[in-house]
Amino acid sequence: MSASFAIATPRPRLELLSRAPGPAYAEQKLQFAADEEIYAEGGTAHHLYRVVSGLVRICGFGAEGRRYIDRFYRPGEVFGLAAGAEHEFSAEAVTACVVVPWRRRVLEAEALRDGETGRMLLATASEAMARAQAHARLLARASAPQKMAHFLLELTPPGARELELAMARQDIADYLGMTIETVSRTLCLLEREAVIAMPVARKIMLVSRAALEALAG
Amino acid sequence: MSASFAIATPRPRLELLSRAPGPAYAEQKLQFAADEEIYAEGGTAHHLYRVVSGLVRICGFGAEGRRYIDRFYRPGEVFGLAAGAEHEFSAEAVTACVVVPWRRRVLEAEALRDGETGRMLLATASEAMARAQAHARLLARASAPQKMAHFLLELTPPGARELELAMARQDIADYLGMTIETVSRTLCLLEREAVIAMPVARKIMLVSRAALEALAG
DNA sequence: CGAGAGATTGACTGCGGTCAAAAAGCGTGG
DNA sequence: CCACGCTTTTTGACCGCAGTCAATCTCTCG
Repeated sequence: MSASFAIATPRPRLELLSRAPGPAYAEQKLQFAADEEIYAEGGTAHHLYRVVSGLVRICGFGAEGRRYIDRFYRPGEVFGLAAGAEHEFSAEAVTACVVVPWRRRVLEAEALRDGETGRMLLATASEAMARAQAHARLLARASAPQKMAHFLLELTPPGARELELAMARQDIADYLGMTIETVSRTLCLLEREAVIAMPVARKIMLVSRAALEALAG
Repeated sequence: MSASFAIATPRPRLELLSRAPGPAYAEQKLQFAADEEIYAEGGTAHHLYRVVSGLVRICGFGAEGRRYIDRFYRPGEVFGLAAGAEHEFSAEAVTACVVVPWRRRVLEAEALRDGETGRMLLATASEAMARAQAHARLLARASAPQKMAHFLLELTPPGARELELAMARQDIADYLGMTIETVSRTLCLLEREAVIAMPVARKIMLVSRAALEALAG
């Protein structure tokens, strides 16, 4: 949508990366503007990525234009792992962000020799599996308020009392399998019940974490 | 999609299990009767299992008695992988079944030395991740007929025209995030529209696979 | 300060859930 | 083999949550 950003932001140059041999692969950083695509659904899964800064969404697009967001990745997390040769989902920058790519083939070759690399890959895959399972369970069984409570708790570090939402209502809706209207209504409901407060749309204060946790079950 | 990970299946090294301390698990087969528990939600994840025969369901139980089924495992598939120390879900026999257990610690220790074992574990985890993601996407966005179409196609090998359902309506409902009533209604709807035929409740004939695929999207 | 995207609110609809009852299997024992 | 009883599945009537369509409001940014 924002074509204006494309001028200001240097295009990510993956081809540089593929020529980078040896350990140098890990030092390359790629920048993306908000809403820019990192990789596409159906594209060959050449790389894994670690988020350095910003927020990334993993998403797929349905026939009738409906979008589904599988997960958000925050700084420090690793995304891009695929079961087959191709990505089942796209990756996009939610906000401007910086990521470090690794070549999949290099990692996998390394894993065959070095147990620690394999261990890291397995841990990444297992965590992604567990997350996806928990997400599916939520989508299958939870009501709108329950989904929202889960979502807010997922984003709030333990102890924190407030929360900046980096993503739009539409992102939240597509992540929770609802519509923007229901997202909005549910947030307002939680505010009316004094579970949260919203000084502005993108800022959430957890008035009662206990109530949220009770809701989430 | 299920058969694509041949890496996980061919001759997983049983001999390393005979070197395991304690009871020799190598050739050990475990039998379970229908509805028997294989392992429990919250229990320590000591083993992985390969299904030899029968059908296994991975499921969790909600506060209000609602059950959620994450996935079914059929002969040849490997289940029981956990991200943390404990299982997030229970495993139960849907029908009478036979499984072969491996010790997790032995496998993981082996993976540190032997790249092939690590590769197998990674393939298993990646496939489970992709499946869970696809499941979540379905639950988030699909209507009841779409879910049912997906489910039937998932269970039907390419080319097959008929299908024995090993699981009850309740299992299908808990897998697709619906109720038994809606499962029943949806199947009857598909039958009325001549997409499938049901001579008896547990036997499905795919009258028009094309129509099913169109529905599934 | 104005324009446009993003968010909220309202009215209405419809899909799937709930409650209830009937029908169809299915195994067991007389 | 049939009768019986229990479980599973189907069917029906009704309801409510979340989706849809549409209008309004509120930020943000230029």
